[in-house]
Amino acid sequence: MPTIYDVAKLAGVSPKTVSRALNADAPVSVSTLKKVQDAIKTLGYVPSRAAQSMRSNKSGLVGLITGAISVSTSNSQGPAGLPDLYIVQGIQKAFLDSGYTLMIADTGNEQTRIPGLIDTFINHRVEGLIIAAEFMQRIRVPQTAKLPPTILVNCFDEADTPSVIPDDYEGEYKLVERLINVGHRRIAYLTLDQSLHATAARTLGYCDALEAAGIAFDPDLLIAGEDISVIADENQTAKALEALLALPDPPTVICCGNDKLAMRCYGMLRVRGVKIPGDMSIAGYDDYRSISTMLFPPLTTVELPYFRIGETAAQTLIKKIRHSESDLPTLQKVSGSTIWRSSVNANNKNQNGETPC
Amino acid sequence: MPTIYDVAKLAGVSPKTVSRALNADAPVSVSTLKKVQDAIKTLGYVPSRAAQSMRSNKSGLVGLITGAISVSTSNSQGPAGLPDLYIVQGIQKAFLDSGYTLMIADTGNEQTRIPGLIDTFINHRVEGLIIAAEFMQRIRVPQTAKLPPTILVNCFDEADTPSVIPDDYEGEYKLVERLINVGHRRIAYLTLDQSLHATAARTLGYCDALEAAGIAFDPDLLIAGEDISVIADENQTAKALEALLALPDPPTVICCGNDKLAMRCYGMLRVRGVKIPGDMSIAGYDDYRSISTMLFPPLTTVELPYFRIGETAAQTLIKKIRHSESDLPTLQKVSGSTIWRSSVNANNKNQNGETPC
DNA sequence: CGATGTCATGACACCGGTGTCATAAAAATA
DNA sequence: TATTTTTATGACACCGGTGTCATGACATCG
Repeated sequence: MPTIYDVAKLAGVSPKTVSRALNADAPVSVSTLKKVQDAIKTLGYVPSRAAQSMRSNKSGLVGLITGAISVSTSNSQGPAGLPDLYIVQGIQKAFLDSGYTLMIADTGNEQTRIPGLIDTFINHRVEGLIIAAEFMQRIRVPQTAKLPPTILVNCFDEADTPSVIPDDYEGEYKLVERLINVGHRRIAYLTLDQSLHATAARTLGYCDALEAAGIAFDPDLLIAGEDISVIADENQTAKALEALLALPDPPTVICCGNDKLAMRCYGMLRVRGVKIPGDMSIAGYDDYRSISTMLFPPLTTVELPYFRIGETAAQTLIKKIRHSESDLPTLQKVSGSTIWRSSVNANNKNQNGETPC
Repeated sequence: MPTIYDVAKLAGVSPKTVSRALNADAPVSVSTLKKVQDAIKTLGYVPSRAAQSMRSNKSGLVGLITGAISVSTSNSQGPAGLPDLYIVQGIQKAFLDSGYTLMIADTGNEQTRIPGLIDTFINHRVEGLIIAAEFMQRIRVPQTAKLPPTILVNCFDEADTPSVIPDDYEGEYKLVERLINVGHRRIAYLTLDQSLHATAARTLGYCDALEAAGIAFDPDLLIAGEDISVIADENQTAKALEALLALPDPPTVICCGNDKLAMRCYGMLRVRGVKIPGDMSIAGYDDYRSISTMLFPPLTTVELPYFRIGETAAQTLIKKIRHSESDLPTLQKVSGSTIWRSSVNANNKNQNGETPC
């Protein structure tokens, strides 16, 4: 591999002049410039990042730790779709013309590997670090060595490391607001597991949207999921649906904790002869497209803006690296749009203002 | 960031001794070793890869160029599943404990970005390069500068760059062989587009398997796809099916160019009242799980062994880097298993040896 | 015309490790 | 005990860039 000395010798100038010609950080005469450029072309010279990195103490690297690439292996039972990958895509997009090179390290779904991966990154002197989780959760960033500027994606920690997460509160709020706008008054909510952070935020959004519209909260319509795996307990879902349908004043729409749960409701309602959206409207959460667009009727849901979350995180990190002001926002929330499809009946509008019963 | 000199000073030894303690490439007394280890721990010292890289001329990096991460964006119409990602997973697995760090660069589905990405990799002095394509195709590796050892995955070029591809011939051969074993004699093949490299190989496998079993090739049973996008031309598929069903001696099984095509056949046959596998057996190719396992009945198909392809390529490349013998196999074919599910009727067996008609 | 300033370039040290060689101390051998 | 061998360690240069400073050739100005 040719070095800057080889180029200098061939061009008949000093190495430093070649450096100047490359970086344009000092005037170089046109004739010299040409000689240098020719020599570079002839030799196929590419500067060594390692050498630059040593002198400047800047590696030009940013590290990303994720499980998105390997997640599908462990997950191959459920419908594929890998929305986590959108985070990686968003991050990549933000880094495309940033001048930084993104190093992706996959955890292979083993959290224990994270410290080792961080060490490798520090070894390579990454200038920034992104840690992306598969789902909204609290994590613990190892405090081993001094970390470079770090940002968490789709997760957060106790140490107030800057992080970017979806705005679950606003997502559910806007969805319910819109359901109300098209005439729904009896709005049920079938939540995910209570231990999930997203559940609390979304439930609050649901309640606040009701309150803002002056609709009294009815505890019968809020059914809290108990098991962390939505798949695990079909009976729970069945029981919840039975309870809702048996109410003297049943809901006109059921909001589900996520699209998977909505998909199950489709099946269970169909078995019971309940038509969607004729007899019952359904809404989901996540816009997990291989579900939401494939179901019939297509599912009204709330987008989980993973791409923009990744993009936002990366942009924030780049800003932080460039101007190392330490005043990064601790928590950035990115809100996803309501994706309106035909699983929600909008014909309740004529009764506007009055509860159907 | 502390350096080896800081460690040396704190431990009261020379930098070189610290180096020896770290690399264990020369004897170090126990007492010194302990002092050094303590100092390293105190300072949180991590050696700089850049410096090591400069001295040794080894970066410890391997570059991967792929479109698998961004492919889902462009592809979000069809059912997700992203089998290309399995290639990346296989590669990652092979590199896990190799001592090399994998740098992943995504093309964002723009082939024009490849030369730039390669430059970045050379800039970082990657010791090896993997180029993975989204589907089996011929590509052209840019011959700009001198490339490090390179291996192509799921593609090949004219310059005989070593490559690893799926064994399409064997895959289809084994499938047809097994169909014959369970009693099928009238075996139709609905191919993908003729311009796809895989099509030719699979068609040959189909023909050879028939011949090996002494079954005469019937041109009426081989229907060649014409359009590169299987999705694009539904009419073509419909016409093909009609033609097959109208034959005086119709097939007992239809092999489809891939699982997507098989999925469409399911729908079209259902509309026509043809039961699978009762009236007609169906086989696919790819084992695109979000189709093959979700269809009813689940689809018999041929696995596209992307994971093992990635793994094989990575292992081959590592071997090549370690012992730089230049005698790498130009073309390695990895064969995928037949995945036997219930879309194929196996009850024709009793007529064994005799064509049903 | 001499003094000052600008421009283009080169010499040299330095970034942080490690290979090479030298050397003092300890151990093994004669 | 003298000599050789082994062991543990340090001095120093080098990898390939670039920041700093110096220098020579011109151009500008009073």
